[in-house]
Amino acid sequence: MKSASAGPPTLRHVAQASQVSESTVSKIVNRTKRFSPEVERRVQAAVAELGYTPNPHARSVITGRSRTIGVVVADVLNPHFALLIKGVGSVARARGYTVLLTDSDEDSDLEAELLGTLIPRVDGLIVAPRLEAQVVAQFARLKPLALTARPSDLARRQALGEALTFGVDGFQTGQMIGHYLAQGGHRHVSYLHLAQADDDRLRGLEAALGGQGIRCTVHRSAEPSIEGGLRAATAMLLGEDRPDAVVTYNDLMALGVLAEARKFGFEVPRDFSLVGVDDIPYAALTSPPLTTVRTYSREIGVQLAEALLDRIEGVDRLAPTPPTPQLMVRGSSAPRQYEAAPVGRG
Amino acid sequence: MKSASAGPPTLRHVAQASQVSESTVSKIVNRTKRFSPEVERRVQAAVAELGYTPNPHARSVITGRSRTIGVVVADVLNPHFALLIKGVGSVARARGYTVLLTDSDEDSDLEAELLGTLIPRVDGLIVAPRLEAQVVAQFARLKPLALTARPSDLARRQALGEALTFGVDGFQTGQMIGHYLAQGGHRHVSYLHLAQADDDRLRGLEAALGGQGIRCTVHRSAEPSIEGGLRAATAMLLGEDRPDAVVTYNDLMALGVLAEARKFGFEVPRDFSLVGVDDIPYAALTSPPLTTVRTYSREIGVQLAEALLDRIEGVDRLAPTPPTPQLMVRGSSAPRQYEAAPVGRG
DNA sequence: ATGAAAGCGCTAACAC
DNA sequence: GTGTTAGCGCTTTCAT
Repeated sequence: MKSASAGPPTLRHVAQASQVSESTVSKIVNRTKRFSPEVERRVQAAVAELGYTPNPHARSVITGRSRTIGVVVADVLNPHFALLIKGVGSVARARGYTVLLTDSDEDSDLEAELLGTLIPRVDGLIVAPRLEAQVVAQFARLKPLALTARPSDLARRQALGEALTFGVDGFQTGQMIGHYLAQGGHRHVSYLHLAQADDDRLRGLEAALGGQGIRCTVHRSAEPSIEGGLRAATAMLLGEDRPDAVVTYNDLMALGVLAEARKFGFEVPRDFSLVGVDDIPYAALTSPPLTTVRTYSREIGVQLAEALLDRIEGVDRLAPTPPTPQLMVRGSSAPRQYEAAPVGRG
Repeated sequence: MKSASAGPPTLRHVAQASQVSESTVSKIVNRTKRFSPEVERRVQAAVAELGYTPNPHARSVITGRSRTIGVVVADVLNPHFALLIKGVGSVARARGYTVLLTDSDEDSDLEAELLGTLIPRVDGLIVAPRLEAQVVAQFARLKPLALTARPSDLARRQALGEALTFGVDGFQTGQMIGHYLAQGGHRHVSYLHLAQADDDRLRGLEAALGGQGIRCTVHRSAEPSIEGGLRAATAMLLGEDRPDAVVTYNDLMALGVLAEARKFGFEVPRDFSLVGVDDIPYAALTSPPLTTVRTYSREIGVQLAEALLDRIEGVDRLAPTPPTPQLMVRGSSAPRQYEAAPVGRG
């Protein structure tokens, strides 16, 4: 029975109860040194009796480490990020870390604010950045950072400095979709591009389409969400020159486009093929089910966390190879049957 | 320019740079006392110059508070929880708190473990518990807890002790669905029940159906997810005595049932009506769109956070009234046309 | 208006 | 093996 006292029990209480010094208790609790069975028993008993839990803040003040990592995603509601979070969480837990998770609501100012409050509390951060590379690089000098996405062009400019960047190759993703659509005989592709966050996919797509003389129209949206897709659909589908394929930055946007297209009376894939990115769980459940590129969201989270924790702990392991994106062909896309469809091959 | 030094700048560095004592800096940084304009200016300048940020851990050791709240949800991938998190996050940010978020993966043992690691780090917790009430009550004695769902029976037993419990009324939710189906002439309802977490909805449903002599079969699942729905669908739909309505614990399960039903060749709502709970964003996008009960997930998060922070800060505000659940009738449900459908008017 | 001193709960040298 | 000592970075009386 713990006698009346303010707050929770401290090391001192345990030390008094078990008749040893505070440092002995500390060493036993932390398994940092061994003692005689008798003493260990007494201390363990006192710990159990009092319900002692170490104060992690006090610990952090001394060690300078918090065994906590921060995660900043743009939108927890996006299953891509939710899965990434789950991946991070499982690794963190297995390695004895706690996760401080925040949602920037797709707002870069808020993202910066969140990074600022998180940094003094964590040992490292996993970020799905919407912020400009230079700003992110600034933060990367304060604490180890692991970033999703592989911004090849930015990395080339070394703008990201120390940060680990890691994710499925965006260029390759775009390219896969481009090749697939080209081989399906499509002639006019519209891409729904996420403003300021997504150049690689677009470049990959254009690279694959360009060689085949296929037209690629780019539409922009700032919202990589269902609503973003809904809102962009009008402009993409109701113009005079309707595309025979629509590709979106992610699956959520594709779902929005699909819903809105149905409202306008379009039928997919009869009127146009629709391709998303991520393969979120809902993608397989729509009708028609969505053709998409699987980006292995959970796995990316796992690899980011492993890499970050290795870095934090000074482990010098080889960086893992990111998964290869995989095209999941489903019912929302179909080959075009024009008079003489030129079938491209690579 | 900060000269070479280990770690980030501390109060001491600021004090030295501005030629005042540490306590003066502390008071200025915390706005806890005013000083001469001259001193304030010098200190602010030094803070900016050195890029000083207070060490939140050191602060917490002294004050015993961390301006951090913990959130434990069963599954971030469930949009219901993702929205709740967003609600919590917006309030927390507005009131100057950071959120420590964790995902228990629908596992009560893990939930207990997470609560244990979170409690010493936070000022209070928001939990969507799968854990038994007694265990939760145990944790509630250590730190303020705010719980989703309103477990009327448990509250009656006072098992939850100090915890604030808060959410859309489950009994009422079940009742609304029951009345709606009864009025639609349904005669045999199957309910997909979430084992151990959901008695109120079932009781409300049964209460509404019982009076009308409508049969209610209960199926159990431990997974309130798309997969849970997929897996349960077989048992619910392929028995000899097929229901004319299926109600699920939540929308994710309903999506699973819908997908699996389609695979078996059933057509909804022709073969049976389907009703979910939550009104997640995807519910309106399926075909047919899902009839469901809106539970105002985000709003619940907001109210939970407000209530918890009020409690933490000793503010004695009146507890807000939880939103009333609202039935969203969509295409997945339709009246039955039997010879002489008895139309209940409960 | 400013500062000196004590100490929050804990760890880490270094003694013995 | 065990204890002593000295802090970590900060807040908080209490003097001046």
